[in-house]
Amino acid sequence: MGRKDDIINAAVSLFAENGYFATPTSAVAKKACVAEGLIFHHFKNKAGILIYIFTELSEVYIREIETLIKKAKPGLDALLAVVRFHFEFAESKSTKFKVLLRDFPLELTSSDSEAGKIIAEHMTISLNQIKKCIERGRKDGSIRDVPMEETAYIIRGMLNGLSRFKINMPGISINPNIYSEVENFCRRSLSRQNKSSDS
Amino acid sequence: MGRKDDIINAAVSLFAENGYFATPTSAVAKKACVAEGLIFHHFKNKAGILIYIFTELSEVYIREIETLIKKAKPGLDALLAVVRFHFEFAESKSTKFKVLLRDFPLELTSSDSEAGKIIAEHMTISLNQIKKCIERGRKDGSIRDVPMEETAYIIRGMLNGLSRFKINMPGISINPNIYSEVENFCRRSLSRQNKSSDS
Amino acid sequence: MGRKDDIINAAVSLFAENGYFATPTSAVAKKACVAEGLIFHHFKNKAGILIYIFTELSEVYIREIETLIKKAKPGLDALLAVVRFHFEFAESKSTKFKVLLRDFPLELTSSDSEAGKIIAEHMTISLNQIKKCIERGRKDGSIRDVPMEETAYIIRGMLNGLSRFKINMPGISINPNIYSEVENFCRRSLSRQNKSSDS
Amino acid sequence: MGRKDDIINAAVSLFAENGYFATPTSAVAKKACVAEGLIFHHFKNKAGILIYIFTELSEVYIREIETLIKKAKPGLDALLAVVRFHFEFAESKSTKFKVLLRDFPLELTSSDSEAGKIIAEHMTISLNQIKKCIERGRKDGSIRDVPMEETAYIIRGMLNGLSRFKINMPGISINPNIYSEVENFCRRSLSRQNKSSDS
DNA sequence: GATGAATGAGTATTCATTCAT
DNA sequence: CATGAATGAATACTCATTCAT
Repeated sequence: MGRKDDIINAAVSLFAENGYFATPTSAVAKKACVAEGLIFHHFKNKAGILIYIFTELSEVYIREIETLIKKAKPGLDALLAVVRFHFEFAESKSTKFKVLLRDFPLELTSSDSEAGKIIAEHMTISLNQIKKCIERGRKDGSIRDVPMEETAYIIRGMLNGLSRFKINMPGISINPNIYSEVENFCRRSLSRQNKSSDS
Repeated sequence: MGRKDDIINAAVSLFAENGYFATPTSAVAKKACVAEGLIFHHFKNKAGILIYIFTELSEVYIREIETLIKKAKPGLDALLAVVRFHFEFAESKSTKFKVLLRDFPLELTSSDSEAGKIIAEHMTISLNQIKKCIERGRKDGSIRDVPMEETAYIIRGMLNGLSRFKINMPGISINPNIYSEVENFCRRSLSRQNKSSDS
Repeated sequence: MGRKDDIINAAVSLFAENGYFATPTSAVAKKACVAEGLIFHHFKNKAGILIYIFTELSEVYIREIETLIKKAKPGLDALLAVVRFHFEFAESKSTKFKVLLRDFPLELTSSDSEAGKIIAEHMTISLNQIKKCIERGRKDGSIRDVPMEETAYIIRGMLNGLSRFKINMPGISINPNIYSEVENFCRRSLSRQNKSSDS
Repeated sequence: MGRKDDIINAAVSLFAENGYFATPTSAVAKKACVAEGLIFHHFKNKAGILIYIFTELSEVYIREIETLIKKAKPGLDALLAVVRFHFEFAESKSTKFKVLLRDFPLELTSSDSEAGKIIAEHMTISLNQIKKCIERGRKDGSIRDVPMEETAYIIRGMLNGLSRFKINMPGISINPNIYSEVENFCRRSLSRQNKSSDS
């Protein structure tokens, strides 16, 4: 509803298709059937569009993971649920996800910019959610004695890296059920009882 | 040495600092103290510079890993050596590495372009190296029974993801010895004898 | 008071600070806490704001000079009173004055436009007031035999030039009592009895 | 000659005709028969064109006045020669002069900008030249006892104000020999021997 | 090899102004 | 009177690339 959403939708599909840098605002306007000026009436910047998409998507991502964590009992289960959710989410919102992982401009990432702060903040929240799982897992005995900070960092990096890998390397085909394999990979590494119980 | 190298060096430092897109060829020329035209005399394209940097660096990366794999006896040791090497390499060649992981333009990645093919090819080689380690490990009993394709993909994605994470999220500080922790993470997941033998 | 005056006040301060061209109507609206559309409800044009400010200010300027001239007896005294008044007025209404002298747009000055006519008209009135002083002075013997037209033109130009000079050259400091010196300068040039009576 | 001069010439005539703000760089390029980009290759800024014109013209102005002052013997004669020269110069280089006096943007004048410094510097030099005349005149007895600083300021302001007046008020006709009248105006005010000796 | 003037298409952004509500 | 979403034309400036020298 509303022209603003038209702009977002147009931007999402164009950015996903051609990349943020390669998409002129004029193309966004044309696709959204609005005057180019309206984009800047609503977003102030071309980057503003990207930030808006990021924020909107990331808030859902974080919120749903929050619910997820609360539901799952043992820490390991929670963590693996997060892993599973990540890839399901990436699949279901694949277009928007593609936009964000594709060529998210570093100008925005540089932490001194307004946008950089937002991104860093969201990333920190996400890291904390993973840490919380690990911590809980170590307490309830489902996760073995691993360093919390580092492990969270590793898992977060792995999730991003894999999603990016898939999006950016369309040439390299891979079994789509790889993502369940990621769960196995993590479970083996983190599970306390080492009964080599997998696949 | 020679002007061509001046151009490469200038490009590496500028691309690392500001990103490929945000660096005009004029800036490269100025920093290299050459006329702008000379860049196109040597490289045909702006993208040509990036490809040159990528190829040069990637060839070393692959070659050194090749030697590494040959030396290490059990498959697991080889694989972990690859992991260790990746981060050491990223550290020692950090500027060039930053260029490649920073905002490697998707136009180049899209597999139909000349550059895209080169990149995909290198990535495939790298994947094969990892697969080879896993395969060997499964034969010599050092690695447990994991699916080769998927696991290689996971490890490759994890390495890229973590390096990217570090480079692009300077706001989020992390223990620098995280990389040895990555080894632990992988060893626990892949090692056959589950003696939970780690730090 | 009322929204219209809010707009005028906002415009005066912004135009004085940043110039007419460099001040978007959106900025005026924001500063005045009104919707941008309201400006055009009241003024038809962006230029309309400037014209309004000019007219309002110029009418006071002319009216007060009129009273002044009537009071002062000899023509020379009247003329010098005008000079003195000009700088006092410029000082007391300095913000508005700055607006008008700052970068009064030539599009408005070009005499075929509506605004140009108004401005030219006011300028003519002002010139006539000065002429009247000179004429009276020559009759009553206080002003020597100078060509009326040209002298009026010179004085009018001098007053504008000096005010503009001060406003636009903040880097060049000048004794603030320079304006009394302008009176001396004119008195010496115009006074019949050449007793070199000054300072 | 060469394309750079073509650009300058085109800019001078267009700026004089329509004003700096109302002249798009595209119009300058078209009139100069060059690609628009070339303007920025040579001048970095639109403002750069104006600065170039200013500097070039102002340097001639100052240099010629310098020679003038050296030639003229008594200080008063030197000063009046400066006044006469100013208007002759304004007439002969009328187009360029018009550009500078027309709507020289205050952004450039604000003394913190690069351009502002140049302008202030030139203005200071010009003021000093006038001061020098006054000082000499007071020593050689041709100029009466007037405050040097203030008088120089007044004359400089008067010259600018009158030239601006003429350029910007085409509606108000004035005897073209007004400028010799300016000389008289100044002579009467400054000359020591008060014989009211003038036309 | 090397220069740098010249190109020209491309693009984000601004801004006065309109108009439905 | 008042709003503010919407317009769309206008424009300064960028930048990869070419080419005569």
